[in-house]
Amino acid sequence: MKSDRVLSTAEERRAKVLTSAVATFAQGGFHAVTIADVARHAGISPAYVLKLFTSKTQLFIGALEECYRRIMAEFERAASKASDTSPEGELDAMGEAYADLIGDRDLLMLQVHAQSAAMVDPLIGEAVRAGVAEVTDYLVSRTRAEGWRIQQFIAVGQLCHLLTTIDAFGVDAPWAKLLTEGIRHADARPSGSSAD
Amino acid sequence: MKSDRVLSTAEERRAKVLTSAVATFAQGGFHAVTIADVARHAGISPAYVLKLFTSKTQLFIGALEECYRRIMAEFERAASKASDTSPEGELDAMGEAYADLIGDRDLLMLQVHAQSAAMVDPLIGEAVRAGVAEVTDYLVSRTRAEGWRIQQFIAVGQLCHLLTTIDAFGVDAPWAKLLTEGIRHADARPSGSSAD
DNA sequence: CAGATGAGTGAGTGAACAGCCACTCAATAC
DNA sequence: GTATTGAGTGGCTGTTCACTCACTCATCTG
Repeated sequence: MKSDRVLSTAEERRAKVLTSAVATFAQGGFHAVTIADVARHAGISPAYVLKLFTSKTQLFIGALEECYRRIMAEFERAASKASDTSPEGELDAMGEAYADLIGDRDLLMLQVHAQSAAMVDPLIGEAVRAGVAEVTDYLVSRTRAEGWRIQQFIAVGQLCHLLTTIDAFGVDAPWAKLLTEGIRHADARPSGSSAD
Repeated sequence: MKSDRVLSTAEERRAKVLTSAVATFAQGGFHAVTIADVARHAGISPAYVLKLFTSKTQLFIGALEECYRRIMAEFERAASKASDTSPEGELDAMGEAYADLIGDRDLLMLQVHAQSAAMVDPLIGEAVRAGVAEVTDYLVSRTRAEGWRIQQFIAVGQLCHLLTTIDAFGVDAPWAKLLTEGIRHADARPSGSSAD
């Protein structure tokens, strides 16, 4: 249908590579993943990935921005669908949405890796800061919840990252029960992630 | 004074290398730091570092364990010095102690890097899980605080990690003010860290 | 069709790194 | 003094990776 072209436009390729970069960097983080890994996932040559994104760092930052874009979109969707439109109600809806969103773990893992990389590369640090700022500003303006409530929302999100990282939800021990108590999370979906 | 030996014992060397590993891995994380970096910091050859710790992963795990050891020691010290011996009082004291402890950032940064590496290497994952379990169990048995209170304590700690990572304490913007509100932190000390 | 533009690549380069091994020499034991 | 143990290293190896460049071929324009 779409067309019988054999070559994609550069914009289509960029989008596809970004999707691949999110999935691939999520698995291994900035340093452990090679440009060749991302290229393989996207089905093109490493050389062309580098032509589209000038450097590995820029590629990673692109993936990170895509990650925040998806989170914001999901928040927006959840908030506009929330039955209870009080600040509490909308925050709850967003919490649920986030729990679902990170079910496939890619967005969560990418954020954790990014936090680590942010301390090594200032450009990545800047990108993480911008993402956190954007999300926080959005939560404030959309929910009108009090500051401490939003702070707590983010803090619980970070706790959720840690607990998922160490697979605490799957551990049957007092410490794990205590830390996961009341923290919603979606089980990792089988695996076959996003479009291919 | 100590001795006019020219060679150290292996145990002394292990301890010294561990200290170097904490400081060095904290700066760059698992993948960006080389065995040669740690060896240089410790003043010995890379080959000998590897003889003491069989692999880079084991060295990193050793550093991580040292990190949790220091945190626990500081918690213990703070709790036993707390004037208010209620659960709240002891938790507060430990919060203060933690804020001081991560003033030089090494322990915080190492934990963030470890969280990232934990998702790539199962052995490191196991070490992080053990550390979190140990700290949580200690907090429970020492403070006798309620579960949700300890959960919150850890969550705020994780938030603190994020905020330090992106240097939110040094940003003058509404989102940064909101997220850092009430979060104690010590400014990074000049630099000259631990014993040398 | 001719020429121009832009998608996409193969083959390479130079640097870096983990792990290994044969070796040296200090410290101790006898 | 001689033998043994154990601290500590230099140098190598095979591999991997980010990035470059000259090139091919598809697509579009006129």
